Amino acid sequence: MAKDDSAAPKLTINDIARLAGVSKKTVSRVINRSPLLNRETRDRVEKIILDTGYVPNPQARALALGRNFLIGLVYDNPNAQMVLSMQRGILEALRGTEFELVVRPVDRGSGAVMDDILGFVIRQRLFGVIVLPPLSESDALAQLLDEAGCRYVRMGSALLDDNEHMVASNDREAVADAVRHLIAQGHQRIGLIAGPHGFRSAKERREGFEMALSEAGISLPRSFIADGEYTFESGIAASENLFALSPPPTAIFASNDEMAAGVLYAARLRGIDVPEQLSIIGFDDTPLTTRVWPPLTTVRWPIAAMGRSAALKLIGTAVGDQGEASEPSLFSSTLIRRSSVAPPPAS
Amino acid sequence: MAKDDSAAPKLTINDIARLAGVSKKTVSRVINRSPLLNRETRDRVEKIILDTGYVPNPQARALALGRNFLIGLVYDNPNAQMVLSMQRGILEALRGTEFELVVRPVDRGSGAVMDDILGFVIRQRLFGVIVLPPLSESDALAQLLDEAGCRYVRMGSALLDDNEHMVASNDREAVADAVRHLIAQGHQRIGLIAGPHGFRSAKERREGFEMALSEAGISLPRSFIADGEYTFESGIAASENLFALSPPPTAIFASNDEMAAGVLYAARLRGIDVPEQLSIIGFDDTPLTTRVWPPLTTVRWPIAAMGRSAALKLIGTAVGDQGEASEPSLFSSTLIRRSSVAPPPAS
DNA sequence: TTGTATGCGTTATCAA
DNA sequence: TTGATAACGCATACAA
Repeated sequence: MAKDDSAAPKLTINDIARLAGVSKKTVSRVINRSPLLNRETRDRVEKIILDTGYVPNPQARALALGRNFLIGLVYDNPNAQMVLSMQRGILEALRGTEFELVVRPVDRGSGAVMDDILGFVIRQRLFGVIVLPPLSESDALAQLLDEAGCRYVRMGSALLDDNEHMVASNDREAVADAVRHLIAQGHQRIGLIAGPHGFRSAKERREGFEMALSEAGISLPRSFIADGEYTFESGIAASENLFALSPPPTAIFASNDEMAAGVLYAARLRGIDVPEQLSIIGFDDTPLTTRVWPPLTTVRWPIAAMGRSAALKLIGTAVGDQGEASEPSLFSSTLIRRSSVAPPPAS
Repeated sequence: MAKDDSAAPKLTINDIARLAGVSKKTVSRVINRSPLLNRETRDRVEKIILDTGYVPNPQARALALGRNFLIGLVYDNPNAQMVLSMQRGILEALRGTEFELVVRPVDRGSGAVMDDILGFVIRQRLFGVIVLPPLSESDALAQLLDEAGCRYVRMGSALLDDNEHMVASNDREAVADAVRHLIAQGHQRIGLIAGPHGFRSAKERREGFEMALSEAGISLPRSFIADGEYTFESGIAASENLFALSPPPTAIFASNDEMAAGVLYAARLRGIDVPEQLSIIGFDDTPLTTRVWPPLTTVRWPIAAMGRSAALKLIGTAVGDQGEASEPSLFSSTLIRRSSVAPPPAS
């Protein structure tokens, strides 16, 4: 069966040309879908290609074209689940194409990030890169990429680039919805655990929070907003600050699930019942939300679908699908209601 | 500064040759560390290379060598944390080298897995691949890879290949240790939630469990072993079976953390206090273990370190470090004691 | 519509 | 120890 090609598909374009009785160039045209080709010739060559199982050598193509068929995924993100879901979505879009995915985690703090990334895309002659937040928020990086002649698509929490360069979720509106849900349940004293400064997502989510409150005519002191770092531990620490308020909030929106889990943990340490005495909503819909007790209400954003969209935008031009135009840029999130939200205590 | 090379490092080997006043081949020899080279010539060329910031074109090298400088990571694994930690470890080893990592999740159930993987490594002329469990347990795949002339390193729960092709953790011993810990606390009725059939890790862990029991002279009915699928839900289901025993176990070893979290969840539903009435130990030391309440005692295996080792084994031959020989093959795990284990209830 | 000659940047062969 | 020249497999002018 796979005996022949397992050892080595030493078939080259020359072999096909000879077998088909045409020149290399004609075969090359078939491969690259050149429009000016005799229907009959094309069919004949395609049949040979199919029969022999010939696959063009990617390295040779890369050299001749001056460009590789590799998509780079650049990120500096602590959230494993997010990164892997993104990879999954991208790979779904790449499946069946000649493209492969090369991963590149970088160190945001290192100072040489830009040079690192740039060296990477230039050396490898990448077809394009997908950049994950928060790295994607850097306009400087986008400009550098552009100057280097490297296609790119940025993932983010807001539209901060052209349609063809951006895939975004609408965090602000999603959070506003979540907080409205809390308000609808009767909550008035709602705390926020914000994400770290410098993260666009943190800003968007915070604004969504404030938007919902002001809509409802609720005005809260600044102390109801606690700083977090998107980590479990910071969620615990921020909770302590919120619990110390008097009266304390009856509900907390944490800007991501890790911190929401921290709130839950802190509440348990304090003997606060969730959701009876305290409601909690997180963001991301990680698996964690269903593992803890009670299962957390959270906001789900379509990570894999966004990854797929980003990849399609990137390779769309190649496939000739005019993909960039048709691929959606703004994805909306949904509130996933589980068991961590209830009306506030009567008190 | 990086102004020159940011746009395009159009420098080729010819430029360097001209600048150094030598032939292309000589430059090539310098790049490839050929031993037969005049010391003085080499130094001169190396200086030029450094000054100009010249980097050889990977595509051209790949074409000429008939081999790419890409390492493939092949897996079909539900555990995001594991996969990403592995990626991290591998990339650590690859940092600073000319190698890049290409990821390839596959569908174990699809039937065409082997062809998919083989096509992948052959088409891309991969330097080598790292295979994650449970795919790595397939001797057939290893043989196919070998026949295709593709280097490979398998990750696993036991040594099932030569030293140069295998990086393993010692799951059996690790689990035995965990169960001994339970026994030392006074537990006699200990339940096991096993992993799915066909997983070598499941088998190893089960054997470790049985080993510890028999050492202690404990003999339990078959019903104390429940089948699991390495998923949270299967952990819940298996727990129900164990809880239904009379008398039920006072401790449960779950073959991974996801299932251990399931046990915790099921216990809560039943109103069983952990660890007062039931002790739990998991396996993997995922972040989840510290997010739930109480934090889970578990077995930690050095995923990233093993990934690093695997990568070094692979590229060791290239770097001339004779790495395969020096890189360790068997890694040992450690029991991480948290709060889900206590002596059994007095009753 | 198809073929010929040439280039892409590197390594390998073999002679000097 | 070095260098001229031919691969490597494909794509792009430019002809035919």
